Amino acid sequence: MTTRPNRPRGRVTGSQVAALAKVDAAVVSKILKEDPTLRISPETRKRVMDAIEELGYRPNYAAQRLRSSRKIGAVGLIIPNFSNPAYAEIVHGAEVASLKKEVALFVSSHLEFPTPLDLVIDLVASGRVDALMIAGGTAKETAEINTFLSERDFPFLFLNRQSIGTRRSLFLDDEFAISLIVNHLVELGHTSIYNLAGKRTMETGKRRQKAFKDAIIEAGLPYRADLIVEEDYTAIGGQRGFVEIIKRKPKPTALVISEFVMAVGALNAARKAKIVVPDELSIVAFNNLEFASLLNPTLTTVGLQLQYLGEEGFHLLIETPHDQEIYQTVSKSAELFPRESSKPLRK
Amino acid sequence: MTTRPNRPRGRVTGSQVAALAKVDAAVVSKILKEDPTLRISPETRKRVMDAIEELGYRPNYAAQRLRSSRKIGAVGLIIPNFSNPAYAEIVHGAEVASLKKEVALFVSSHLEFPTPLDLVIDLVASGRVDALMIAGGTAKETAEINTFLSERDFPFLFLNRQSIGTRRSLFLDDEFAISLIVNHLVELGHTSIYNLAGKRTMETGKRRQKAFKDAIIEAGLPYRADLIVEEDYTAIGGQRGFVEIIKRKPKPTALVISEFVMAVGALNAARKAKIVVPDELSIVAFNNLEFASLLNPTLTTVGLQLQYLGEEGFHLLIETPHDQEIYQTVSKSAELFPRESSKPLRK
DNA sequence: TAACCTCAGTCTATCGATTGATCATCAGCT
DNA sequence: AGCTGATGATCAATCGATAGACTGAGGTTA
Repeated sequence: MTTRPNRPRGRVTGSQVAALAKVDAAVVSKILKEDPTLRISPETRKRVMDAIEELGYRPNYAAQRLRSSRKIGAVGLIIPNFSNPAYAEIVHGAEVASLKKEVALFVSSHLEFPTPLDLVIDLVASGRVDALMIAGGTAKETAEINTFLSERDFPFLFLNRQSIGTRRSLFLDDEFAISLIVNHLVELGHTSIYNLAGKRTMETGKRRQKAFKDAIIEAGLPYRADLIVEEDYTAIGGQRGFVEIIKRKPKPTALVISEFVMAVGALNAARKAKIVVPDELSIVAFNNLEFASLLNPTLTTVGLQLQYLGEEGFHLLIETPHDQEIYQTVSKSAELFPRESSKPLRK
Repeated sequence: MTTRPNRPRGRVTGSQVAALAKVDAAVVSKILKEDPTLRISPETRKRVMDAIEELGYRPNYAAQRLRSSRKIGAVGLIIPNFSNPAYAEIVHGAEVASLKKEVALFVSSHLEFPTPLDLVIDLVASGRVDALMIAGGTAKETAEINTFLSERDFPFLFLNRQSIGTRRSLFLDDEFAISLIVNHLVELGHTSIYNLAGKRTMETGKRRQKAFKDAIIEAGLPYRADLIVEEDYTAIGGQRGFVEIIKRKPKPTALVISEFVMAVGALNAARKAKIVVPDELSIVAFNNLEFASLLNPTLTTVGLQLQYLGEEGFHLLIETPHDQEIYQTVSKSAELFPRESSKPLRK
């Protein structure tokens, strides 16, 4: 339980605190800001602190931001939607960081906007946030946002976007993740490995497709373009892609699925098609979310540090000068979580 | 694509617009606010509108809120976490409403706070939001928040909370939802129906338990307290509860599960226990989320209007005077979605 | 004793938008 | 001509916090 303040009528302002402590309002502000230029006696400081406590005073957020807009007081986090559990992880990481840094976090999905850029414009122009993290969106949308924000020197950071001409991005090691998956399947004896991938219009779609190709070649397997079927990062996309991919020859014995929700859709489609996973087909998917171990069969996944992406991204965004480059990989690495959906190829 | 503003250097202020249009800054504000007391010539109005357009002006959010704090400019939505897909639905509904009303929505989880009340205090005292919607939390936590907010006349609305002494709540018809489930199972011939429920410390846990009891009695079946096992609203809770409930005598042939994620956990536990759903046991769960139709087996659910709860709640909160009671059910009703997990009892 | 320094705060302007009050002009009326 | 009223704006104060300049009292030094 928190200290019950002395039931202040309306809002409590700094002046009210100042009046109670018999000092100037500026003193209150400077004490809270730990202003090094402030010279003050211990007794006065205590009077002020007591008054703050008694009235339950917190600086008004709007006034604070209006006055000192040079510092970052609020960070916006843009995601495509709230229903994909992968974004929930990122949001959680960002929340953790925002509390540590005492900087407000404003999470918003662009689901209801014509394009993500419209949301960006809204947030930036209204001054609601002074820095932005952007997750998801197509490569084209992302590039537009990059141009818009770069042009006006607005601090921003893309989460898991590369090669869209931006110098501000924190990304995951998708390449390593894919190689973990492919190696796992190769070790299980699979040679007919297909990839149910995201579309090339998505930056991650493209990147993971390339990583898949590289990993296949690296493993000494023959690569053909038709090893890849690309679809939306949705359950429906996963279902459609699955139906398509099992028609391919030679028959796939293992599937790399580049996104989690897609994998859930694919598992469902497998059941409808009466294909037994993993007996007839092994499946390994991206993102080790809680659901992975609850599905039937449980899903082998590669765990990326999504929460850490949100958390580290937040820190980087606030601490790096806005004209400085940020283009790096999350410091924590991917890891494979073998479960029922993948098993040795039976000869 | 949105109109590309004329690359304004820093922030664009109302005075800059006013200067360009050769009017007073007050005019700009009044035009945008559609102030009825403003008398203005069509030409001037056009000059101002053009200037706004050209500079890409949006009123500064902080300044706006600082000045006119009597109106609601930002609504906070508090949820326990972002990872439960049920909350994603609520958030989405609230987002839709917030855009319609042009009122900012500030979504925050209390996951990183000692108690939900601490988050409430933070948001309220800092003036970051001028109204609050609160979803989730235990009955005790909710009651504390109710007291805190009521004491200081702060506008708020609980989502799906009853009987905690609050006069401000919008809720779902959980009773009807439970009766739909029980009737469905009874029609399928089940008589040994158990309830894997939420804990009584949760207001919904208690309410749905009572609704289950009423529905059982209504159906003419004998009610006993041990028909109910209560657990956390989590996958782990679902797993634990399932293990417990299948030990009960007489053997359950059907299970009502009071929360979605719990049901996912229960399905998983059923598989581990080698109990075939629905052949040996029918399962029906709360909340018709997208995942329900993707699980194996697909899950029969009762769909509550979660998105609508968020949307209608938002409207009610902004439009109802803060001293007026709001205590009503969402206007849209629940609906049953029969899927594989429930089937007729084989005699 | 005058000049100077330190301490402990105070004073004041400012961030940008809003709002109620005020003002200048001109037409119409008597 | 003098007054009224409408029209089309402008003015000035304000919201709350903050940053930097400034001040008054008391002590120290040359």
